[in-house]
Amino acid sequence: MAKKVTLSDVASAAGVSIATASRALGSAGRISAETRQRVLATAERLDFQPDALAKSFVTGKSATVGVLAEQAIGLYSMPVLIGAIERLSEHGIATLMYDARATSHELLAHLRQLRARRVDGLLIVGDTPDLTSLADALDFPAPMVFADVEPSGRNSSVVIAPDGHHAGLLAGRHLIGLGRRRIAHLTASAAGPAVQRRAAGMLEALAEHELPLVLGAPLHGTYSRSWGVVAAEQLLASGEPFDAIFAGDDEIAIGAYTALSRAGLRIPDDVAIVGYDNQHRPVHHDGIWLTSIEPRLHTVGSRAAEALLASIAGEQPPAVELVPGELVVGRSTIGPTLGAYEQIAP
Amino acid sequence: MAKKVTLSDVASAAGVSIATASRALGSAGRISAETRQRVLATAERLDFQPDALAKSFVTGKSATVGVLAEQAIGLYSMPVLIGAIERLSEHGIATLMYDARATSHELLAHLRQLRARRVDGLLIVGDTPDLTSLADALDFPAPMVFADVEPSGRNSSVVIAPDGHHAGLLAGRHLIGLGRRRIAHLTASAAGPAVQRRAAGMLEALAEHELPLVLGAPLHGTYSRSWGVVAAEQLLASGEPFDAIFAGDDEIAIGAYTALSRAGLRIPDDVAIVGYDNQHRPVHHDGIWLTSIEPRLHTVGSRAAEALLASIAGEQPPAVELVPGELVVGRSTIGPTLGAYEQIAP
DNA sequence: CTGAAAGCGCTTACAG
DNA sequence: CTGAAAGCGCTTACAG
Repeated sequence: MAKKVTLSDVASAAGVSIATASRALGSAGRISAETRQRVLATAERLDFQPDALAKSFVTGKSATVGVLAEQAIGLYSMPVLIGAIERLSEHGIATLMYDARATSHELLAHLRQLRARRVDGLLIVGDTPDLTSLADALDFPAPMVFADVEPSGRNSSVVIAPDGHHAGLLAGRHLIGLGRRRIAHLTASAAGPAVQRRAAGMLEALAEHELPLVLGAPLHGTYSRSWGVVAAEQLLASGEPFDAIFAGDDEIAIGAYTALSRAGLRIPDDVAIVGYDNQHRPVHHDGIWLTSIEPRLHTVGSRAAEALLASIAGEQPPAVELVPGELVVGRSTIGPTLGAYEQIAP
Repeated sequence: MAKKVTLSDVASAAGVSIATASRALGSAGRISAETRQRVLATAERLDFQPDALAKSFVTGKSATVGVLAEQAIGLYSMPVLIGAIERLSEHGIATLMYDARATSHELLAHLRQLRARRVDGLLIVGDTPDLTSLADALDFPAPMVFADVEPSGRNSSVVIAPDGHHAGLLAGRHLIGLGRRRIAHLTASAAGPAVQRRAAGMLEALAEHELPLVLGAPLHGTYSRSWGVVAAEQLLASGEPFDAIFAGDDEIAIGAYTALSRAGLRIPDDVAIVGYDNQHRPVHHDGIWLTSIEPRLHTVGSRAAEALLASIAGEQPPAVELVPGELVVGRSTIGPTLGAYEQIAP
């Protein structure tokens, strides 16, 4: 392999000092147009590639952003990551990624690595408490942005997250607009800020029409199909009449659908269902099956990248940015009826 | 923020030379156990973090691997990436990622960046011809591994890919084992090596029982639901009897299902269907809907990472490694019947 | 505008 | 086993 061509090669070939060559190639410093031109041409001719490592070393800036993604590096974090990487790439910033599906100990090691590599910023994706608290503890020497985390208040860093309140509002207004008046909310643990925000949004929509939530409060469980089944059964057993369900995610929605179908109810004729996540997007060979809220995680990622870039540039982005989702209307709220004679393919 | 503690701080605090301190912390060079101990303790006490940038600069090794993932950075590449990143992280190697959803020009820029950052190796995920040819053209100065690319022969680099031939064999044997004798193959363009390999595998399975492929050859189209519909209609129109379909991917399978159902055929009673991809895994609330081949892309990723690590270590990994997939059996081949009275949720 | 020089923090022959 | 010194490739005050 050919010997690497270095800045000093370019300088001597162009007949200038290495300092001048550096100035010609860089942006800083006064330099005559003629000299710059000559150096540039020489660099081109020699196919000079500045050594990024040396440059980073001397400037202390690595043009690199670190990313820690929680173990859900799979389904939920991925769109966020992709959105962020795309945006960062556009700005010539590389993304240094570690798997954060890790013990606290490994996590700490990764954070130290990231610090040692002098990343210009840190993007933390996902809601792992370990991640947030560790990062705090380490007082990371570069701007940090948290993505896909519901703001908890205790955190002073910049947070970009889906707007749960808006999602609840969208779901509520959609159902009410369709004439539904008795809406129940089956969701995950009340401990989650995202859960609370969506519930609050729904309550606001109901309040706009002076409607109560069926049962007076959400039913809290887990994000799972089985909880959806159980919750719907509890709802049926309560004897309370209802004509719509807002589910905390699509899994819960599908579980609820199953339980209601078994009980002989028709969807959406008897009960309309709205999910959250839009995980099951392309599921029906003949139209969208489940009405859901698309959280636009890709946008969450790109907005997070922008916030991080701004922080790195010394600006002060807003502490919290909530990305509104989008209602995706499917047959579970507007029909035709699901189940029965319908042939539904995944 | 506290001034950064450097190796020379540690050295003077421990009362040794900076060279000795370096040896104590590193692995190379003779050093007395007692001195090493003292330096180590001092480093610990001062919370010394070696500057990774400086270290990389002087050694020329960055402990970083570059990743270029094609625009399908979404669905198909992602499991591969995750598998690779996990494995690399275990070895303390960070992953430098660029979005390769890019013009040839941008791609080239990314490759130059990666080279300038002196990555220790390069992992290329996806089947973009641009990627492979560009990487060749650049004669990248570090080991390269291609993942999720069907080996084309012309490429001398290391390739890790799903074993398409094995997939065809699995599908064929499964269907034949269920008593099916008249199998058709609806798939994508014959130009794709992956397509060819799966077809060859199916033909081998058929040959084991001296069975012909229905129509004598696969029907070639695109990876899409709509092609699945069209292809199945062509198959029906041909008048050839058939009792099973092997689809080039799950989308084609779903399209075929739709067309056959419309024609009044029952699945799997009249026609069994096997897909490929296992993209629709969790689709049925009551069992797996579609029999498919899981390509185990996560394993493709981790094996690719291992091959890259081996190359970096100077070993010579095998030029091609094919990862066998797994048959996932669902109701589209073993029943009970899909469609009709069944309630199928996404 | 240009050049000589110092320095970024570490590693590694080379002498002692 | 340990230390003084050179050097990795670049940037940036500091003088001219």
